[in-house]
Amino acid sequence: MTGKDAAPTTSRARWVEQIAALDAPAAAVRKRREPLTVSRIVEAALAIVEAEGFPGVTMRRVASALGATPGALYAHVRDKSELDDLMVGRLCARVELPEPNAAMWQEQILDVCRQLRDLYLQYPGISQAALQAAPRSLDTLRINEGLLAILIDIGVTPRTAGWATDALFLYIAAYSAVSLRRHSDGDEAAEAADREEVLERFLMLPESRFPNTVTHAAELTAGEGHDRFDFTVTMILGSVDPQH
Amino acid sequence: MTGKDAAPTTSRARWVEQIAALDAPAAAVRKRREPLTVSRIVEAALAIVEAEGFPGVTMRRVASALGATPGALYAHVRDKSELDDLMVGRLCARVELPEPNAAMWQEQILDVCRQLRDLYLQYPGISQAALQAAPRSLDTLRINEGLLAILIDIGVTPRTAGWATDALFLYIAAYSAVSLRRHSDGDEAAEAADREEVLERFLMLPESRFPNTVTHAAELTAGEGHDRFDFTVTMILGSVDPQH
DNA sequence: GTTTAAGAATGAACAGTGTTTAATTTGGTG
DNA sequence: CACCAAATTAAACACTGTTCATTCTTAAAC
Repeated sequence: MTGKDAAPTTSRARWVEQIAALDAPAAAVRKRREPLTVSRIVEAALAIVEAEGFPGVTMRRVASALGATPGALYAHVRDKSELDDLMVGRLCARVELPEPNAAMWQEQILDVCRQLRDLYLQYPGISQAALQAAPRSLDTLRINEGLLAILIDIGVTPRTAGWATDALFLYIAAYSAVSLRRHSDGDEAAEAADREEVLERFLMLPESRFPNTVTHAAELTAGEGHDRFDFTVTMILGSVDPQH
Repeated sequence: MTGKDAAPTTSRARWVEQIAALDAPAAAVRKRREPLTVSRIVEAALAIVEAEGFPGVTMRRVASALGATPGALYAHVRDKSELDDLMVGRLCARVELPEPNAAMWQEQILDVCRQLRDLYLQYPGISQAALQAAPRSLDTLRINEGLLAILIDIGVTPRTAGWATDALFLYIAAYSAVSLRRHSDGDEAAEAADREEVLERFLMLPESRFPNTVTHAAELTAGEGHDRFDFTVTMILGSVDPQH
């Protein structure tokens, strides 16, 4: 890191800094000049989450990614927790909401849930922030409104619709939180190996205490990819269907 | 703190220590003499969670509660994360599992879920550790086995049963994670005030963008206590029922 | 009873974290 | 150009988890 030197007081020091900046063409010079804004901070933080996971996003890390100082961030963001909320909000803003179509309401909701899940998994660990974030930011409320529109459109009572969307949000966040350790990225081989590992551990259990876990170990560890996810979401939707 | 003195080397020093210990009857003497064991560490940590919440449980805090040094804990516990896992395990060990009774299987499962939820809420923030904990410790597996027994007993296919228990676990943890900020303890007035606050915020939304959220604000924010919780759990159970 | 060996606890440090504050630099305006 | 207000810095503070050489304790062996 060349930016660690003290600020130049003489023109000679600035000269040295300019020479050192030749190695980092756009990083130091450009970014140093562009003003530090909340939008850039959130983007930098999200980039770190995507690359190194949520625990890797620290104020110092974000600041250095912007060629700035940790303290400078506090002029645009009150807290680390506020930064977390902003990140979750920006992510939720990316979710595309459909125009309610009663004929394919289940597919529509499942699609929205999958979008959110994929975003959470693309930014590993961010779902943890989503759980701790303010109950309802404007961006999460936007998704909630979109889901409500679909459900109310097919005749679900408002209260049931609200509770259902609540359950969906919670499940998606929790699923993404525990699912990030199983297969860090779309590595299918690692996922299979992990499932094998769990299966072996299940079979090692004493059958006296864990009869069902042992005898049904194969079925319990079955389910590739996001089958489990689709199952649960579909299950929730099925029990909300006013047709039945 | 009297227990901060160095250990006595002469009998006279011990004499002085005993006199000083008269003021702190059981705290200094007993705890200093009793060997530091993993069980006592976990208990002390859980006591802190109950009193100050999960973020308050730090290695130094746990050590000082035991009259010991932070480093001493690492002779019995590998990590902070291992301590977290142990805490969750000890909590899960408290859940009482029923003998499967097909006639009242829904009540039985709902009861187990409520036990877990109440434990998570009694120890605020611990559900966060439950989500990050190892996918399946022996104690959580025990609960899983108990739920599986009930479901398989009534004829649910093993795979469906496994996925359902998975969904239940995730939902319970997520529900407890976000529910701790609403009403820190059983304060009913605070809960009502909080719901009022959310309702007002909903009504402030622009109706053009949030039509359903605004028009149904009352129903959406309705639901006292754990009605929402019971609704979701019952919903999951209903869609798993082999009768339908 | 003394000595010794093993284990546990200590104290101090290290590398991090979020956050604050006085001092400095900066950019836009009169 | 001078000035002022806002943004940025550098440096600290109070924490966090974790390690390690040293000290102490305890219990067994001689």
